[in-house]
Amino acid sequence: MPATGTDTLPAAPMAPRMEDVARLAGVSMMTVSRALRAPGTVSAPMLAKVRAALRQTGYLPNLVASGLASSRTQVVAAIIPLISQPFAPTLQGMTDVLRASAYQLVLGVTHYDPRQEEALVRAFLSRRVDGIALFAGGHTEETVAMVRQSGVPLVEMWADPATEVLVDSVCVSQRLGAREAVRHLRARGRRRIGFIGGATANNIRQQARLRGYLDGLDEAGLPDDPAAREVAGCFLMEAGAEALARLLTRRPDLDAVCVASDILAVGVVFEAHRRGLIVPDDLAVTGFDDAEIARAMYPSLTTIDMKAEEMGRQAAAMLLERAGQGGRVDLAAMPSRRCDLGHALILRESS
Amino acid sequence: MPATGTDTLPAAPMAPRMEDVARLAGVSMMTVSRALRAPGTVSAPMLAKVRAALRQTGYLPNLVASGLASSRTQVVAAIIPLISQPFAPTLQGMTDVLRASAYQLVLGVTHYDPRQEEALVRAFLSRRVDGIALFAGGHTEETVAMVRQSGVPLVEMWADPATEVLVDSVCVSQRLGAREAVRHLRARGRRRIGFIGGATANNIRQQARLRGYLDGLDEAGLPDDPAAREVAGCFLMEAGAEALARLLTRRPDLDAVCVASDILAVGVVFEAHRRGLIVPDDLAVTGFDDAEIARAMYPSLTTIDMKAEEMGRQAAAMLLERAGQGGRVDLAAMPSRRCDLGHALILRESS
DNA sequence: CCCTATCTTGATAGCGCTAACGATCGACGG
DNA sequence: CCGTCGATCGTTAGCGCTATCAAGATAGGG
Repeated sequence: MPATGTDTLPAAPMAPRMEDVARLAGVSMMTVSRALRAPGTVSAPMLAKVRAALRQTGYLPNLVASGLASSRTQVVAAIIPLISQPFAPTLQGMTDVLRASAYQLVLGVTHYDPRQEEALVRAFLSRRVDGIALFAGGHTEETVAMVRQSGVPLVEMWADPATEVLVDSVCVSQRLGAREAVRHLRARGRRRIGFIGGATANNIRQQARLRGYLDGLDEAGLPDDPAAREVAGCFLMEAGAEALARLLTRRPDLDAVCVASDILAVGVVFEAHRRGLIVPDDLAVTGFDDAEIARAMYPSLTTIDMKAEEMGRQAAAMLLERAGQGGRVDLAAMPSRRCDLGHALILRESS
Repeated sequence: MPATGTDTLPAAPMAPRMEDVARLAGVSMMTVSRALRAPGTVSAPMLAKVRAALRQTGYLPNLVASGLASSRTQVVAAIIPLISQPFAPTLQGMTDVLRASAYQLVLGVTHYDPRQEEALVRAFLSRRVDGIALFAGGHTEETVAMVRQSGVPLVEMWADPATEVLVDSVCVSQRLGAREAVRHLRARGRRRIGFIGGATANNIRQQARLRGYLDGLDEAGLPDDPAAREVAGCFLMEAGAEALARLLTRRPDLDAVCVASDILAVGVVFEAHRRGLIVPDDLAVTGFDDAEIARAMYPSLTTIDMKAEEMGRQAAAMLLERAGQGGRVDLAAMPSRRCDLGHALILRESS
């Protein structure tokens, strides 16, 4: 705007409020409020007047005030370990579902640290979010207590069906999936099957996958050789490569590796190439999660599909259902719900 | 709690309010408020009393009410095209900076659709976020108008330094980066250099990278051959693979491809392998963004580092600075700020 | 010793909206 | 023709916090 001098207040062009819309339309504020939130309860002529005034003023409802008055914020929180594969698709699934319901997503990242998770839960409860989706397992006592106390709708994701959860959960068969990977490798004639996974502390997914691997060995009558198992330092491809290097130093005669994450498995395949090993001829590799790269890489990666995006969709849907029923939930009273997405072995070139 | 019957209201265990804390501490609400938000302005004995009462009640401040009263929500919004490489690291950078300042991030995904961006901006303005970070370019007029009108602190990310922006921006040298990739390929003795990029509609990053490629050809005195350029349908590895397939059908004699995205470039390398071409001997490949996989894959990928995570950090920092100065910003009056992160060619095995 | 400057604390008045209930009006059955 | 009911709209009273300013306390200077 052309400077009019600063001798007088610049006549702050305050954003229009609902009252302004109401005055312009010649109706009460409540009618405007209803026209926005429940158009069905307003008569046609009134609605038309309000809509005209809305257009004319360019009114943007103040959802902060709305949230305070109605104690519903139309926001749900997602708390994830990392913004990366395979969690990004879960987030994508959540935003897709939430968008359709005019809900928004606030994001928190824990870096697999239960205390950061606790801090995030506290912050989100302070914001009075209408629901929280977090990853199963690895909660502090305080986290559990706060959630219980507050009664926010809660969904845990990425649990194994056998995992004990707080309330609602969306789970995938992590343990059965790993067992199936081993079965598959056995069926391909592999006998010396190693394992590479991430750290199991605070990570029940990795715990379940390791157990599934052991189940598979057991079932096949193969002994568990701890030296044929290796832990990757973090979920980066390079960590997978390094883990394979260490593993092969100890057990150079492995003919297959069951890897508990596609990201790690990709590193494993690259490292195998680097060493002149042919995948799958010299070394068969199976991954976990069915990340994008599993399908796209060459050789493409046999993996266990964890339905990451669908998990996000389901989690969001469950939260919306609870939130729609009008907010607070008594965790003791409500029957907890569990949505099991199963798993699927996806056969590709790496095995 | 043990069911006491439903004949009477279950005596809702209302979350404690600031008033409850104040009463317990024997002070006024304002003192509690100050103890929380500006401890320095409260005397030591008072502070101690309040802190004790806070612990005892397990009080969680209601940030919705706080936001309404103070018209600062302590939330900033990030609007991104997709939750994937190379944007995930940008998001990560933002959350890391925001966490330190007790701000939260709300997330919006546009799928490269300007109308979805508009809807998200509207929603976030309705929530009275303290700042919005979005991707440069591809805004509707209405989006620009709303942002201007509202005066929210705004940062555009992933711009090219030559791009016209709305207010503040964090940019990287997309065009120069692509030119440097071509220079590098020339220096390696390549003469038939193709190009693969994503759609340029609503995507100024891809536009700038294409221009940089053309700059590079021009500089080297090489003619631009439109048939040596190909557009990938989306940002998936497979789309990169398919694009290379189409490109080689028309120009089988290419000895290098400049690819405007690591995700696509990875697909290109895999497709080359699939066709028995050796990278880089038969075909040199350069990518863009320096995604994790560029470093980890075999052969590792020469690429242009776009400082994705640093970009998120800078964007968040700029927003916090504006927000800290007390909110609303007059876009006409404020001097716009630009943070140029440059770019860096990262030499690896693929070229 | 009084008056002003500085620091703390408290009382008051909203922030912009919605829940809850009351008022109004036309329709309809007895 | 009156009472009742449902549909629609308005009035009132907050939601839980903070901005603002006034009041009291303390300190310092003339």
